[in-house]
Amino acid sequence: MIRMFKAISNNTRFEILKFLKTHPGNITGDIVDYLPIAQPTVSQHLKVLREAGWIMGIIQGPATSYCLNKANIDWFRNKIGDVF
Amino acid sequence: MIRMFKAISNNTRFEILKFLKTHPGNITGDIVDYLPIAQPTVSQHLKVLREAGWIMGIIQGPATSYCLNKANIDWFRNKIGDVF
DNA sequence: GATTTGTATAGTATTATAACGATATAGTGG
DNA sequence: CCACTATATCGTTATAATACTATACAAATC
Repeated sequence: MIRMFKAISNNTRFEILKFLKTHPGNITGDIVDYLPIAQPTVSQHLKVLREAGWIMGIIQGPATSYCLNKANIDWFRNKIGDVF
Repeated sequence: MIRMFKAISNNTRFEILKFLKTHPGNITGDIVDYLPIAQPTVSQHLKVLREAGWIMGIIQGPATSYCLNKANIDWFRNKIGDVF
């Protein structure tokens, strides 16, 4: 719970999440092109989002395709409802 | 939005928020008694929660009584619905 | 008006985050 | 197998967050 909050409380990661919502299945390189930061930094943010359960990465050849982790996000939404 | 996420993504502040939900109107000292950390640290966390819009502090004599900022929390809940 | 009570702020040390360049890894095509 | 493409990881650095002690402030009480 806290981990998901922490992951999303960074502006860049929030942008990535919104981008993936409208561009499901896009690969790391697409996100790098979209954002004004370096590739390793994007990769690091994707790792944080993955480990927090916001997104899932599917390795397709040399690339990795990302999409929202809907199951976890639903769980999160319910948990929020409990607290607030 | 991001500011509210950041404020709540700290475990201590999350605990304070849950405590105030069940103990509305409690003063700083009550929260200090509830938590295992020093009074200035609690005061600092309360400030962050206040400035992020999670809570409101009402000065009553020498004490400050805190409760949830329901208007802002409702706004936040709606915003979350837009994003996810 | 001096003291006590309840909070808030200042200053500081420690730890965590976020960015980068350099480099490693893994798959694809020639 | 060599080179190329796409990502991930390493090592470093600058900034931000979190805790503390000491201290200031503000209201109530004696």
